[in-house]
Amino acid sequence: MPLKDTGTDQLIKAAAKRLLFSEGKLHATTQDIADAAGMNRSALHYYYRTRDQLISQVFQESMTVLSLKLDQAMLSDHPFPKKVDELMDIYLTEMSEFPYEETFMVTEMNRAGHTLISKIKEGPVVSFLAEVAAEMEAGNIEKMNPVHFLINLFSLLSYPIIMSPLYQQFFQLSKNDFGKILAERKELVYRMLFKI
Amino acid sequence: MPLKDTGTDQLIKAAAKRLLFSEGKLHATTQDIADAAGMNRSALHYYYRTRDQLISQVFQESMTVLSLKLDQAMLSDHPFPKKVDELMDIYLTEMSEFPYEETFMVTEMNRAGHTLISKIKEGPVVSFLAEVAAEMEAGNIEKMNPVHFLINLFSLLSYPIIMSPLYQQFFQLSKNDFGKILAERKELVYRMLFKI
DNA sequence: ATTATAGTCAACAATTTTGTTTAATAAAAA
DNA sequence: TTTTTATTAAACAAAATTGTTGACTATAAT
Repeated sequence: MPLKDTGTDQLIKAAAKRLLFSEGKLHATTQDIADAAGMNRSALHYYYRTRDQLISQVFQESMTVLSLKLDQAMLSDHPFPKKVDELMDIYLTEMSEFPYEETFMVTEMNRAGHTLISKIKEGPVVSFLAEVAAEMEAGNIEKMNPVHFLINLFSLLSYPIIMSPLYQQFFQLSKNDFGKILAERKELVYRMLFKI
Repeated sequence: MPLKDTGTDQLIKAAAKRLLFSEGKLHATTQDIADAAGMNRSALHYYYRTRDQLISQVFQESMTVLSLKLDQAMLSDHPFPKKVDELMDIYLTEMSEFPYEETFMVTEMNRAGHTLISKIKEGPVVSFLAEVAAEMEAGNIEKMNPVHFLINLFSLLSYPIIMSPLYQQFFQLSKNDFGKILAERKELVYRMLFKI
């Protein structure tokens, strides 16, 4: 609502996004967010009347930006393997910076109902799935419901990042060592996906 | 602490577990839990002085029970493929009933620090990883750091269940149709893991 | 029968979190 | 210069959440 754009509201959103999506502090209060943004709590309310408004703003924008990037990759005119490679890069970049983005979305849906993401439209996913199906026909990927291909892709990349704190303990690895494992995964996942 | 065991505290823990782990209401209040357990909020405090005590009790017990089951599967003297099959069954059963168990653990760690799970000891994981390595040597699995084998297993099974609300929207599938997709995955994942 | 224990309930107090308001400041616009 | 606008700060009110207490019931043990 402010007439001059001084970027303060962007700062607030960035702080909220960092707390919620990067640090996984899903219980962050308005005070926490204000602190993280280095300002008074009333500044938050100046820009967003309520906490929920701020949250859902962050939610919506992140959603839009990410799905735009993914759409772009899916629609590019590169050959299929290159396209998958791009998709993985985009997704990995996002997940590395904001590991808890998806977790937040799901838990938020469980809290506030599915209204928040109702505006997702399939868009390029359908045409991409058709491409996947074609690759399967051509014998480059094992035949299955093409949806599985995308689910596998996202699962193999995302889950280990999300669960990283848990798995470091489980495997008794240092943060550093587990980081090395994660770094190996892009190559490994790519090979898995195209194995016949 | 009660001398007679009338099962009331079990009831409370079960309600909490259902809310947190099954329904993904990670923000559940003591009131929410009391309601779900069909009793007064003070009954909670009768058994657990504070909310945190209840939560960490639920946390610990779930953790112990699950890792016990997994350990058992990993230590069984079945041949390797059968062993993996059991592991998948156990894991799938748990995740189907409590999809948000792992999510909760991670977010709880981000909130309260890693103290909660510090008592995990590697136990049978190490010997199982050695078995995986042996299978790789024998040429039954593609060679890689054996840790990846387990990460892949858990990722491919767990992630789609956790993200189910999100992916139903993303793929524009009904709850029912997405359920069918999920049901196909055990077979599919098994094949992926052993593909050379 | 008396006593200890399990369990429930309602009321209360303390704390946290949220949202509002009002006043003050500073800078840009008219 | 006057006026608007962005921004901050402090204080306040309202709500939500948590934790405590004491009274009350029922049951099993002594």
